[in-house]
Amino acid sequence: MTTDVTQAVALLPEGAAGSGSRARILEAGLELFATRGYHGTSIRDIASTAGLQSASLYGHFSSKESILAELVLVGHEAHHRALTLALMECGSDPVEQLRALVEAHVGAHADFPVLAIVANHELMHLTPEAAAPAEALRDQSLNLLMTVVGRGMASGAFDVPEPDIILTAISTMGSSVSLWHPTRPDISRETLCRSFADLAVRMVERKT
Amino acid sequence: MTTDVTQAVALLPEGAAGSGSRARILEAGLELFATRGYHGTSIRDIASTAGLQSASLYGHFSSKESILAELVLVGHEAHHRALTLALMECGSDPVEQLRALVEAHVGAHADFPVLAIVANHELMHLTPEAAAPAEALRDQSLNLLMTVVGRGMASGAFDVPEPDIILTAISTMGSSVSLWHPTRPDISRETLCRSFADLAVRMVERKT
DNA sequence: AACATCCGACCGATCAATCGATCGGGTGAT
DNA sequence: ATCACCCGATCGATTGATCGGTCGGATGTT
Repeated sequence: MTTDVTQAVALLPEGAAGSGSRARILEAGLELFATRGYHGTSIRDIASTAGLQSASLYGHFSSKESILAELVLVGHEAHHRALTLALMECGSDPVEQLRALVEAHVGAHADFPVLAIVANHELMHLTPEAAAPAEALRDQSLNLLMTVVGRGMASGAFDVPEPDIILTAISTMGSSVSLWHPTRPDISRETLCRSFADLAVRMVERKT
Repeated sequence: MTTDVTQAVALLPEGAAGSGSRARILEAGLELFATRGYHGTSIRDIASTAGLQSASLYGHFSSKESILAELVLVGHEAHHRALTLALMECGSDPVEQLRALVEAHVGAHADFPVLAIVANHELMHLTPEAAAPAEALRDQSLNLLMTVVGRGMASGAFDVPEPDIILTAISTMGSSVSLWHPTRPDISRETLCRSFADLAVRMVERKT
């Protein structure tokens, strides 16, 4: 009888954790913050999950908050990288760009759902200074979507009476994937991304 | 110079809090749970906000968890009541029913945004037994939406390749209103509800 | 090859502070 | 006098964080 050492799904993007104990601390904090919340998780919980004593955490992180801050930042970085990459790989048509953005947005939440949960839900428990870098990335990502919608409106391809409502609708319905998709292994990543992209296009396209 | 005793917006639905100290405890817990989270809020925080000592809370509630449990239940009850009432006041056309459901869904999150935040985000910190009543109501509400979508598909008015994705998309983009709308006082409740209802219809209606 | 030195990683013990909850007693209105 | 309501004091447990000390493996000198 052997124990399965291989990880079912990678919790963190490749190369984001570091090596050894530091990576195990981040992964432990990630799972615990996602399930119990930041204030519901003690540093002893994180330490024991990572196979350490609580005192040893402070050789890798300066505080409990810095663990959360790094996770939140890593999550936002991976998300923003996926969006910009998707925009670069597609053409200049606003409809095509919207599909690319939504598919990347949904894909990021499907690939790293636990990280997305922490990045979205536990960000509020950081001090403003610690949250600032992630919030800046979030604003940039939203700006990408806003620009694409604006270009579609200018070209006449989109019909959007309330642009800000469209932005929140698209971004939040994509974020729901991190909570919902893990419960539905029967729906493939491709179907998921394509379906949400279809919905986004339906919401903005001008009816003929 | 006088202090404004009138409350800008009612935090809780009428008659849901009770009277006197009990109502103030619920309102204090509501605001604190929404901003700091359940585990980030102490009994003493709630007590001082409500103008009491921590020991006095236990004359009205048996535990800290029971305060959250009541808030979560009240929120889900108000939400479910709004949905069923909206369905009763409209006709039998699936499109009309979908509009009614979405407008009621969004309206509930716009009328009591703080309560919605607690009901949606802090539910996970309740024990399964304490969360069960609210979860049952949530399932019933989702069932209403699912039934309407199913009727629209059966009549041919809707074209929905992935019904479960539509359900999560509609419900979660409505829930985002509780976080987003309070920051936009320039958008009226009517515009908000109508805009989201438009989006929902656009997502499901069969293109001609 | 043998020895001394150093250093990063980790641990057990412990700190002051705060946690949720309980108790007996006080207060005021009826 | 009764009764609901509230308070100060306090309980044991747990919190985030710090301390000195231990260990094993590199490094460098001879």
